[in-house]
Amino acid sequence: MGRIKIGHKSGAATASASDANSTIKDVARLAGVSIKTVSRVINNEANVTEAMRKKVQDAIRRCDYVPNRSARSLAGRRSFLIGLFYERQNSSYITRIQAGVLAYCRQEGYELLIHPFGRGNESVLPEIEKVVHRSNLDGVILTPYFSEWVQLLDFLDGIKLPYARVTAVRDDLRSPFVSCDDFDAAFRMTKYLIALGHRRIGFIKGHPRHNSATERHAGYVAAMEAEGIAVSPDFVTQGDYSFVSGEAGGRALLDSGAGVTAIFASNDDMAAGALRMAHQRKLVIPDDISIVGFDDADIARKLWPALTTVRQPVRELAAQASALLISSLREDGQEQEKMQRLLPLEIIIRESAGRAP
Amino acid sequence: MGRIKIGHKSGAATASASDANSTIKDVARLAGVSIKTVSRVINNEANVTEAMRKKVQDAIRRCDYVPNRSARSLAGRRSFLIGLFYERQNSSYITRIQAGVLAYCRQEGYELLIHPFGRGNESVLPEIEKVVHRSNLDGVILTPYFSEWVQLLDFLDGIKLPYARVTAVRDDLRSPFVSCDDFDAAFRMTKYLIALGHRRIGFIKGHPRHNSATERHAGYVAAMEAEGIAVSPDFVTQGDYSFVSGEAGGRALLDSGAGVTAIFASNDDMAAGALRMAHQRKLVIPDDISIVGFDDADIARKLWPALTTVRQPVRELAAQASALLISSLREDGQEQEKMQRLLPLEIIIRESAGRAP
DNA sequence: CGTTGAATTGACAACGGTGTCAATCGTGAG
DNA sequence: CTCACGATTGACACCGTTGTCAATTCAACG
Repeated sequence: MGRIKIGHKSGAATASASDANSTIKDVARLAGVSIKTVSRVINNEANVTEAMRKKVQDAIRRCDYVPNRSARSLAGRRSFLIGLFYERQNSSYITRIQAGVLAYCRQEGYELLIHPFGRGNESVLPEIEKVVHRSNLDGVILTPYFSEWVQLLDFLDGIKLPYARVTAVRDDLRSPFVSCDDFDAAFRMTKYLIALGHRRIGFIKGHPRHNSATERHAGYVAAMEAEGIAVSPDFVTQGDYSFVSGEAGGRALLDSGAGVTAIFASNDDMAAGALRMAHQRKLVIPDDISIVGFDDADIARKLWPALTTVRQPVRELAAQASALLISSLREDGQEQEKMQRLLPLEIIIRESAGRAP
Repeated sequence: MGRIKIGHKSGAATASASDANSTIKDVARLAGVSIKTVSRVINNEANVTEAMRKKVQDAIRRCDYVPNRSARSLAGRRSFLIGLFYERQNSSYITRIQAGVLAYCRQEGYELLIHPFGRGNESVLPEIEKVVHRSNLDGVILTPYFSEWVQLLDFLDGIKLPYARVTAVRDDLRSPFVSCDDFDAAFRMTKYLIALGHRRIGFIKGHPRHNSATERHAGYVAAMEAEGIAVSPDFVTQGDYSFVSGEAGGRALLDSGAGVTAIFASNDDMAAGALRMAHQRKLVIPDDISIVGFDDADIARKLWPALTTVRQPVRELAAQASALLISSLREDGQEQEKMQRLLPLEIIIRESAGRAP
């Protein structure tokens, strides 16, 4: 098992060593050099003449040679494995993150090990320690909430395991991260609602542990204040990014008597929950009430009415985080380039927000 | 990188070899045996006295020893890597599949490499070949459509790469698979609609390449016929399991003049699309029209009204497929137990289906 | 043309396990 | 009590690569 032969058409009729699962020795023999030289070429090391490099690369191609990861990892200090740690949750988000990471990693010769962890539960730290101990990862990619969990970051720093983060924070420079300006997007979204004539705008906060929750809320508050609208305590409820918390938040807002004409949920799942509550109360959206979300998850387009929301470039975020991680793996302590990136957020106008009644 | 030390509290105050990243040699020394014996214990081989086994296991525990996967894989013939091949699509389904596979694999000492492939595109076969060639997998798990793609199965059989499938087919015994009786569930769901008084029941078919599409459709037809209801061609439209195809199917059914009072979509995404179309036409669901789906995807609960659907035990399906795969990896050609499993499907009654108007 | 030092290349020992096969142990038969 | 034989254990080569360090080559210089 695991030993694979793949059919292969060799153009030339000459006897060729190219069959399957060739090793570095085959390549060396074919190129007439030592295996160490082949190794140098594979690893793109300096001090190899251009002629030699070409000759070896040619042999590699002719053999259809792929270095054995186990052997490399055993002999070298690298495992070529990177881990993706995330909370078991929103599948749309995670699928996109995975896609972004995979696209970049595979192309760079790294394999990805996904590691979903139970939600919330502070007991996941020892679990993570165990995983890290067992898996021999070269580095990891962290998504919220893990990317903002100081204890975890400390742990990773402690064992000197490189990591890159996807996060909503902008001020922590301890390690590479990719981010979006959630504050600004929430600010703009709120302005948009205000421009539609809404004054009494409800807000459902995200999970308090997530930086994004804080940022988005702050953006909402800032926009309200910028327009001189007082944010009544009745306007904001605490959610946790889950659908059911969106239902609860929506119910609270709808029944509070605050008379909100719009609800800004901190993510699409909660917006879906609020939407459901509005429907249950026979409200017409957006005529009676506007509801907007954040993330542009898959569900946003599938709801009725389709959600006006903020598009997060999730896949790109993950790809960039992978890029940062892998480049920091390569530089290995050299002077590293900027290790933060900021990606733009875009407001997507669909059907769920309209003029205030 | 990748070299990790984990803090560890040793109970006894005696000098102990237990620190971090111990190797088989450390264990052997501590237990006072040869490394080969330790290897035997790790691999659960026969011909080791119980006393010896206990002694070694104790040493392993005291060292906090974890075998190095690269070394094992280099020396042995196994890589301890299994691949999961799937079409890039429905994230809810995939996330659950991953969870099921991970839960089983990790516990059995295997790591999972996920491999999403572009949808449809027949050119993925060479892509898959490349992946298999590079990744040195011990086995793979296939989900639809891959699990039903004869060319791919032939390829895997050809290179003798073990695989297990999650599929809706029941008659192909070429290799291990886990399945559900989609026909029966569709039959029951249709009966349920009929029992609610519906006669003119529309049906949106799934992607023709998927066996599940055929099975579900056949179940629908059988139930209609069993009740003596003619299936007018106007009742059924072709979809492809995507949301937009559900919209199109819903539109066709709603506007055809066939006067359907219920729509049975072959999956939840398409049901969501049909639901959206119904909303757009200001129909009240389920008063004016009933809409049901299949799968019990995440979205089913989040829609308004929540979808009556068929629950697929996706996670369990994947876990069982992993179990079959790993056990076939172990037996390595021995007399293997039954290599097929059938899991039950359950109708989940929510809000989107009601009595015929 | 010999010398020097840097650039290039190669020989060989790891890396941490498993496979093979020989050595040792224990037990019942003779 | 000795011997044969199966069960148990160990010694050692080897898996395919990288790291180390020595050998060789090359170019420029005196």
